[in-house]
Amino acid sequence: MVILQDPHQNHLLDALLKVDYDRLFPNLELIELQLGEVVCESGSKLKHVYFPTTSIVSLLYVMEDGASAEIAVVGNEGILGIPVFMGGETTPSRAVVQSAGHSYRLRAQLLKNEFNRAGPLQRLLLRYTQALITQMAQTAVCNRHHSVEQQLCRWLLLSIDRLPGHELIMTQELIANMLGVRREGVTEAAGKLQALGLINYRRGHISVLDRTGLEKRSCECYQVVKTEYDRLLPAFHGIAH
Amino acid sequence: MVILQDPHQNHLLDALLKVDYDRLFPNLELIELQLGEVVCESGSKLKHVYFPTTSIVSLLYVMEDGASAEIAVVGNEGILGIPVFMGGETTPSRAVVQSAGHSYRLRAQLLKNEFNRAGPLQRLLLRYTQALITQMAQTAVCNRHHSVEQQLCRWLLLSIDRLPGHELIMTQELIANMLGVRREGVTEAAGKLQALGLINYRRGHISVLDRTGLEKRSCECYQVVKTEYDRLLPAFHGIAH
DNA sequence: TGCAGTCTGTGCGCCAGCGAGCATAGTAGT
DNA sequence: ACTACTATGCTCGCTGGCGCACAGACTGCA
Repeated sequence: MVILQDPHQNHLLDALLKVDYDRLFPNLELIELQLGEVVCESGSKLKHVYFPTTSIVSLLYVMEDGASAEIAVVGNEGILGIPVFMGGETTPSRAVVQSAGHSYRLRAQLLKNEFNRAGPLQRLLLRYTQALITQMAQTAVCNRHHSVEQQLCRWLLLSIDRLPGHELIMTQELIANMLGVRREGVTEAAGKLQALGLINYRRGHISVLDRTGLEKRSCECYQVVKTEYDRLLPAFHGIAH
Repeated sequence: MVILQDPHQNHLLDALLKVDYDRLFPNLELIELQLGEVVCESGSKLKHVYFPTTSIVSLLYVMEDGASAEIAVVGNEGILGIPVFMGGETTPSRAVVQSAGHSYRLRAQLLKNEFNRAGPLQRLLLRYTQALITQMAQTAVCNRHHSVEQQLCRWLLLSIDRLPGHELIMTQELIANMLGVRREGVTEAAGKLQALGLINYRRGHISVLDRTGLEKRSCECYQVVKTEYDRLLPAFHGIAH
């Protein structure tokens, strides 16, 4: 099956004014991201910023002892490469492809130039950054107070919100790495959700059957993040201002 | 004892170009912040942004059931009111005074105007924001993987880094609220640190005796955050560029 | 000086999640 | 169809942190 790719599948690109979009368009390069690919290593400079369309990229921090924890997730609603325009160039976290798919990319310097026009594009990127901040903050809260099962619900919801379908290609082992918990913990929680008929999974595939049920079973963190993304990044469709 | 107050005690104000500083100066208002004061409620719009000098403000998220968790901490190195210039105006978190003291403040609209000049001040604020993002990310990691004792070390270090002395006016109960753990957990961890001679405390007062010892006993999170603040916000002293 | 209020210390029992080890069941490749 | 591999399921015992309850100690105020 061939899925047509169009930069407008990325919500940020889609929200640009036509004049800004047209200027960027010739420089957008479509690429494919493989599951597990490290798009950006901790502390290293990005040559490009990425606008995912059908892929998801996780920002995670890997500790000295090898343990890891997800900080935030970026999909077709956002951009990977915040430090490029925030001025720091690098971050201590690593960007890993969590779900294979396509993404557009743009030379970092070009984005910097666009950002420095201090126009609608800058305002859009800053609002997106604030939404991302909320996601990180809520991750911190969730890590502190909520059960593995609740966190799994939140994580599944955030993921399918950023994908076209309702299915994830993802092993429990990888999910455990993202959440920073034991694989067995994920197995147990996923088993419970499956028994409840909320999800269905088989070896590396998870499909969400009952979104609403998952939301009910999740902690408030998902809703807080979702509400904030919707508030900060309504569907502009080329009318960013 | 009268401590002279000067906007330059706030590192961001201190880092401004003279011309920018002089324009802001007449609009800076010195205020006192009381321990426990809520500077900004979750979801409400800030009328001012704050540049703490001798106070510390915590950003924390309070859950529906009343439990809370600290997201980040702002002191004389930063500014409270990021959403003002990021464009979202509000956030889901609450800002609470963690350590009483002074702060300058500035009408939100004035800061917005300055930010929109797209000059050195804008770049400075964005770099600060990135540092804050790192702090939040590391809080998430720390919440996931580290013990109460390690987190207490990190928290103490972040706090005294933002204060002139080495003493904190702070009950264990409040610390527990910030960290989102039980008060008894803090009592136990603090007792251990005192036994090791790293800190000394009595009813509402904690003094750090051995900074280096605390750093050794802390998890890597403190160092990651500190390094990132130093990298992104070197001591500019009026030479922001 | 004494009392009220608040902070700190301690001792329970309890449970989620950890670590390690191993058994089974899918899946991909030849 | 067979094999090698990897993903998932299940079982131990262990421990860090939780919730609760209460005792002692300090401080501020009358």
